[in-house]
Amino acid sequence: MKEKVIPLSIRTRDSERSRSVILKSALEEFALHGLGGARIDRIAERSNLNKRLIYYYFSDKDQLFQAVLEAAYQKIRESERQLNLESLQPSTAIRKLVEFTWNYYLENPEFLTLLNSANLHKGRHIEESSNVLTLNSPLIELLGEILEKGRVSGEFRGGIDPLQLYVSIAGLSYFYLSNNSTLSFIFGRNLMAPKAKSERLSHMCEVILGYVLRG
Amino acid sequence: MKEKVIPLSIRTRDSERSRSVILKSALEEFALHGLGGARIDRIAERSNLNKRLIYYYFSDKDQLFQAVLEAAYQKIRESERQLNLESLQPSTAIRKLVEFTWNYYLENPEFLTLLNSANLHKGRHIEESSNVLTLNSPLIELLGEILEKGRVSGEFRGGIDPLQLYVSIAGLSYFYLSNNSTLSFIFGRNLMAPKAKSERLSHMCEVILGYVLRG
Amino acid sequence: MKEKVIPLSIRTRDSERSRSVILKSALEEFALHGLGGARIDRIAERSNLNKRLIYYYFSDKDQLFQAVLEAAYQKIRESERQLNLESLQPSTAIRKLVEFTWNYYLENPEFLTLLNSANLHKGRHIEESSNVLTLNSPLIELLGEILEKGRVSGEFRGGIDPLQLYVSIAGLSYFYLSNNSTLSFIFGRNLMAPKAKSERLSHMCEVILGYVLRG
Amino acid sequence: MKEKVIPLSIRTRDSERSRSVILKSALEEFALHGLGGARIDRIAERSNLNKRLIYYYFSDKDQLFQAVLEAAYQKIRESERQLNLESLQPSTAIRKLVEFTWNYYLENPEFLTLLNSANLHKGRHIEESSNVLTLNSPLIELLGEILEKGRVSGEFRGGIDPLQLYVSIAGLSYFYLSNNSTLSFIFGRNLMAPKAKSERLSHMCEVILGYVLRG
DNA sequence: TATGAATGAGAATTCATTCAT
DNA sequence: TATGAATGAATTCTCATTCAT
Repeated sequence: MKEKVIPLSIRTRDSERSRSVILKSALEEFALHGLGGARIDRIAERSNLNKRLIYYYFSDKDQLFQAVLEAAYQKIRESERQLNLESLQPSTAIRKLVEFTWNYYLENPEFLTLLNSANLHKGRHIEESSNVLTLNSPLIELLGEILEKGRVSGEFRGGIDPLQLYVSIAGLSYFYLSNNSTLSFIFGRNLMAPKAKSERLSHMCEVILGYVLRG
Repeated sequence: MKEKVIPLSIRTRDSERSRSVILKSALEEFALHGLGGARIDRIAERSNLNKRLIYYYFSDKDQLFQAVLEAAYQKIRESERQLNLESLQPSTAIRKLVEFTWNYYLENPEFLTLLNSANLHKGRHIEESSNVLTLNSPLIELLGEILEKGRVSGEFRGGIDPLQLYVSIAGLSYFYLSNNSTLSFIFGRNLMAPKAKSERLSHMCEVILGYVLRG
Repeated sequence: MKEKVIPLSIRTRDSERSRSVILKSALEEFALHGLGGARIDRIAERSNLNKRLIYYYFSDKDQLFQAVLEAAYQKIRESERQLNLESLQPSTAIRKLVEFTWNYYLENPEFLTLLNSANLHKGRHIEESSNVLTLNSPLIELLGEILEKGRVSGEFRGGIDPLQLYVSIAGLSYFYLSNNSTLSFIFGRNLMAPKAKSERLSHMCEVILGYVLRG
Repeated sequence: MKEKVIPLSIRTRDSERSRSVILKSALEEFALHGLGGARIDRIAERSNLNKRLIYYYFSDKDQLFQAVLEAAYQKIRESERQLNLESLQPSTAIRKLVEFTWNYYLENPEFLTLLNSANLHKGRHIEESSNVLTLNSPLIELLGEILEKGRVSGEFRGGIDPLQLYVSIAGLSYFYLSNNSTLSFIFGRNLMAPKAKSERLSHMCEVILGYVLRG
């Protein structure tokens, strides 16, 4: 009797594929419903894979969420890396960072929801993550260098904490986008209309550059 | 013979008390676990009241959440009203608004979680709220007047959209506080340490005032 | 201090009114949903009276159902009494009884549902009824006399059990009307269309009269 | 080394078995208590299966009821098919149909309760059934042929609507059996006593045959 | 690696009924 | 007589998770 031998390379690839399909489906589900509202059943449906397989690969819901979170961080870090801010003029670099942040959140809204969920759970999932490296943003260091370069050239004011600046840049986009539903309703303006979005970006650039640039 | 006279006010208050006790317990529960993670059972326990009563007063979980949300908005609007920004000098008023926002979020962290939950559900609960009045922030209008006053006096630059400014002020505090768990972990700094907090407040004031003040 | 004195006659009348309003609302509810599906809450709403009052007057759901059932029987017995079959010619009397049964069921569909509910519960509610008198149909006796009169006159065949005939007359209408929903669907005909109804009535008269009349 | 080979047929049968055990238990429960009074918990107990499994296979109570209803129709249709009325003499065929109906209702009293429940809910469950084929009785057509054959041979009268006749045959048995509890009580006769039952059957045959046979 | 079947614990919601006045 | 508030026990349904193969 012939045995059907499946070469390791293929089997592995299939298994990796399943894993990543699950991860992708889970990302969608968590983004849509939060950790508490996400359903393993729906993740299975989304992925067209058996529910049991999710447990096979990720042990339980929390660990699945953790994996999703890690992947999301990995992705944004990768994107940040490709910015090549170090090669730009200080003010151009800052502006580019503001724009990048805005666009990244805009194009990856799941990231915002994921962050929210993670923080609702007091960061438990991140703390338990082994992949600390991918989490730790190298951007702070880089930002410090840019600020220093700008200060030396006389373009920027001094005494700016890169972490504070980073948090501010993120916060300006984050709040607007993450809470866009309620804000749009309360203010009676569609904050996601193209014009509204471009106004927001201009405003943020003005605020951040107005701050870093020497009066 | 002594008659046991129970004034109507007390009987009435009982029902109002139950309602408000439930509302308070629900606020805690929703803040702690989000809408999806909140448990009606726990809300009943928290309030020392019968689970059935929650349904008696609020029909279902979503409507309870909505009521909690409305109450939270009512509360922050009330606090805003008491700021009396209109009586202050423009730059003082702006600074005070930044400080107020920061402190309010700091002292009422439930508000942040609630906002997150509401937006996770695409603002559905707010949209269904009948109490739109308490939701609509009168602050935008007031902020517009302050900006205009500052512009006229030559203190402030012109062309600032009060809504954008408001969102930025909120965003600077919001992101820092709402995501403090993961940020603290990633950056390896306790962002809630007293010193960190006061640094953040200074930074935010610099950013906002640096922006509004005429170079 | 003046005491507001309400004369007994008025108060009593109110109480009777409440009782009968509840009974009517309960009839509707039981007819619509059966005993198991009926809701005390809905009966209270229907009657615009307090739920507590239902218990005040009727002790519990089962006894309320029993009261409703008794009232329904009382009503049909009263209608039967007004038929005055005894004064008619035998064959006319039989035809009139068939027509009456059909029309009564048609106009009082609750009666059918009530009967169903009562029998689903093995007649428990009737057996516990004290009002047996109003339940016991005097019609059987009367029917016996009519059949005898017809037999003597040579119009009717002999040996007809009035109970069997009564049950048959009722059954011919009952099955058609009580199960009209499913029958209409299965047979693809609207059994409640005017033409269908009049055809049914003709058919039933033919069947019953064809049976009682001497070939 | 012995290999434990479990044929697919058994594994498959397990699931089918569970499904059919649930269906059977549900039939009993619905027959005993109606749709509103039936309890999923009791169905689970009856079937010695997990309550969760009921939802796994049937989604919810209504769909379970629908499945039970379909099965009941399937069963009676199957029994009807085995009657082979077409091979009999017209009058014999009619008598056999009356007897069959009576006996089927007698031996499958759940069918009556089920019909009642279905109609209490306005036939909603049947209408949503996809299995229309099993619902539609082929008997009407057959009955039409029998009536025609009888008419041609001069045995039967003409102008009989097979649907009306079918409904009448069913109604004569149905009313007696479905409402036997209250009828027995009201008339003070045990309608389920052997003698009473045989008298009923004779009566029904007389009524129906008296009607179809040419005077 | 993959999957359909099965389950216990729990969660939202409902219901008849009683309390207190 | 009338009523709003309160409740315990169910009841339907859900969810993460495991079994068996």
